[in-house]
Amino acid sequence: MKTVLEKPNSRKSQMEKRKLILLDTAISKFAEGGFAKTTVKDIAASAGISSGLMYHYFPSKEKLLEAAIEKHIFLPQMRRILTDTKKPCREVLINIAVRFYDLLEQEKNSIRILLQEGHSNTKVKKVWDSLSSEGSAILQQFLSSRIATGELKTHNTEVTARCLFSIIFMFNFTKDIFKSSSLNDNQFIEQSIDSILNGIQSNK
Amino acid sequence: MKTVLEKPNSRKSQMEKRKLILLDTAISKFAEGGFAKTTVKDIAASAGISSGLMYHYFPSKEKLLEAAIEKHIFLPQMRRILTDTKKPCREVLINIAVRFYDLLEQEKNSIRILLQEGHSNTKVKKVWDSLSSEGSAILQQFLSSRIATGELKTHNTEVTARCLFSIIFMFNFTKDIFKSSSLNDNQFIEQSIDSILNGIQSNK
Amino acid sequence: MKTVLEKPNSRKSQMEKRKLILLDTAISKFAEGGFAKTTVKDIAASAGISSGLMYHYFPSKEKLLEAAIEKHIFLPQMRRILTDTKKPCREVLINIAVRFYDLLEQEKNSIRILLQEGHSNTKVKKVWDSLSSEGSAILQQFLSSRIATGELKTHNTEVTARCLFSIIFMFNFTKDIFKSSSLNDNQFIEQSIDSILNGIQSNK
Amino acid sequence: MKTVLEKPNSRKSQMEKRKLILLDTAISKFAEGGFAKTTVKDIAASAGISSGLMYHYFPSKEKLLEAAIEKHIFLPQMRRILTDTKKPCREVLINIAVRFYDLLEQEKNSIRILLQEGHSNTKVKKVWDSLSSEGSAILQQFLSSRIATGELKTHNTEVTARCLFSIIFMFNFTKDIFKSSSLNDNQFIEQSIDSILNGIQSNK
DNA sequence: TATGAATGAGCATTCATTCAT
DNA sequence: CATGAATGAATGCTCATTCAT
Repeated sequence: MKTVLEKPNSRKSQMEKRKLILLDTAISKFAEGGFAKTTVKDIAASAGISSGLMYHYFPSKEKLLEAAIEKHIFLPQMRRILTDTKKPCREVLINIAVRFYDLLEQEKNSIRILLQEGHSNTKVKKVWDSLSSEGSAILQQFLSSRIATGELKTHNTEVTARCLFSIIFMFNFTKDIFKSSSLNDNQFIEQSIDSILNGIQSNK
Repeated sequence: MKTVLEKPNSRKSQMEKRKLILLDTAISKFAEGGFAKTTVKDIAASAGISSGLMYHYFPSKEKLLEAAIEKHIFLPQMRRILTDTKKPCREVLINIAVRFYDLLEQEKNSIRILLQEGHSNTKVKKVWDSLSSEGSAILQQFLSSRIATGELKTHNTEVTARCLFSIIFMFNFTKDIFKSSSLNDNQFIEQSIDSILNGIQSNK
Repeated sequence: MKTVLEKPNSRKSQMEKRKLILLDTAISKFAEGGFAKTTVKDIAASAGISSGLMYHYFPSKEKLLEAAIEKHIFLPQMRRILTDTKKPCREVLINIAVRFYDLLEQEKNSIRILLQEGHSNTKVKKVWDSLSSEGSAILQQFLSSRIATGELKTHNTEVTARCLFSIIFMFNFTKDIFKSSSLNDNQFIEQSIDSILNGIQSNK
Repeated sequence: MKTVLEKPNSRKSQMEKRKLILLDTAISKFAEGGFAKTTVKDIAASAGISSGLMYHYFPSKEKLLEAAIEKHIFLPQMRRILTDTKKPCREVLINIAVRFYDLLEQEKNSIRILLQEGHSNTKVKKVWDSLSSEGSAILQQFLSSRIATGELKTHNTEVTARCLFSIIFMFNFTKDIFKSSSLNDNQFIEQSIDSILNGIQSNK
């Protein structure tokens, strides 16, 4: 009975499983060597399948890239980042920043592809655009709410949002360049937020 | 006679000229289509020479990329950005930011290559690293000097420097994504600097 | 009960039915795109079955071609063409010609395959050979009988038979090339027969 | 001196030579195994060059086929066939037929390709069409001239021309099928012509 | 120097065939 | 029987690199 009931599933489920593996493998392989230099054979081998099988799941190497990027689009996670709005502004911003940083860290490969292939591939570019816009939008929304509560000065939230997004994004992206820093990651994030919040100019 | 005497010179100068043309062509072609997708033939044709001749100047396509990136390394320009230290801090910072932004704009192609090939090519990565570090270092140096004059609070200049660098860099990099902004480029830069200088938190 | 009893029958009949469908589909698909360019998947899909199932009926794509050609061999029909031997020679010849022409028209796909694959596939070649020979033989036989009756001059019937066969075959094969002709198909056939019967030379 | 003068030629001439070899090799290989089954590698190897070099001369396998067919188009030769119009009709027709037959024999490979690929490739079809039309036209023209002189009866020359063309063409095409014939090639041709000229019907 | 013909390894993709389900 | 997932050899084509001229 069990087998009979499960049989129809097992093939499909293996296909689904393999598709996911393929998507993940593709992300990491493309990130590793770039889209053009990565061969279908290499991806397939790393995914544990034959090269021909890839074409059962995706019509081309390019579509595989697009599917992979779309699977690893982390918009939902990004939207989820902004939740507890009751805490003080600084705390919330740091929390957002840290979680955004972690997300970037986790999706490092996707980020790399976004940056590398965004100019050649329209769909990839769209994903990158939507991530940037959305990231900035989430922050703007939060900043506006805190202007309303009087916690923040009236200011151009778009500017601040993009600044914050840029700082966290670039911090993540360049952190192996600046490894000699005296601060750890969280300290850096906190101090960056404080810069934006308090400024660096003395009250002369 | 004349020709005999001039040949070595004219040859040399032609060689140098061609090398430079090749380097510039390479930068723009690589930026356009990515390193792997760009063919030697295409670069050579755009540079007005035969594909074989490239190999007289550079031992391989990869070395051409490296030479091209090294030629377009804009460290000297970046160093020149920080000159007039007599003006008020805000003015200087804005001036630095605007000039840095212009430099990025001008070297758009190099930037793109830096980002795209930085992970595959060691030399390219080094250039990217040195640019980031130096960019941040220049700013740090300036910030320190203004802490010394009392114009700025005592704070971690490394953090601020990286923040400023990130903001300008990302602003340049993502500006076609956020075209609907109500501010023009210079206004955005100014307000970003002001955020960092004055903060956004209200003095409750 | 019913189903149990009928299954063996219905299966067999379904098998036979499918085999026939497969054969017909194969003929038209192969004729359309050539043997090499036509895929098993395409044939199977057009026949309404899975690609794997083809291999239950035929051991390979090549054998399918051979079987298809053998099924569509129209020798029996060709033999049936020559029946009413009582009518006058001209009438009979025209009748033969028209019916042969119709047969060629009807088996257009087979003809095309015969011509296209006859050189690569031994069995296909054999079919083509047997059709030509038989076609010619049927005509020879008829011509001889009419020489015996005195209706025709004594002459080399092999030559005439092949001429007649060639004329009708090529007429059918090239008829879309010569569409601008002032004659319709039947008129052309009649006049061709008359050429052979009466000649074109004047009785100077 | 000689070498200096010839050097510029030698490269070009080798290219031209190779192009021609390629074209001839292609014709015979495509005729042998059909277009789809013949590999570029095979053609190149038979032509004594590397597979990649083919793409210096022709942009694709398909274009090679077309170029090959166009090179082997024998329209000029066909036109040259009809020259001596002073001799008696029968003599001229036999001469035309024999020479046409020889031409077909010589261009056997082209014919085969014309027949095999005429349905898949537009350019090939055009060549086939033009050959048939022209072949028939040449004959029509001659027949008309001999009707004018009174040597031939007034009749539809289009029909006769196509009949003659068909007979010779098919005779050449099917001659290995009918090898057991009691007649040799020339005898067959002569008797075919006589059938058309004199008819086979007895003057009852 | 300068050219571009020539090479051949390498790649994306296809497809006949097999076989687990 | 029937399916279609899976395989992998084979193919057209590209392109960095070499080298004769």
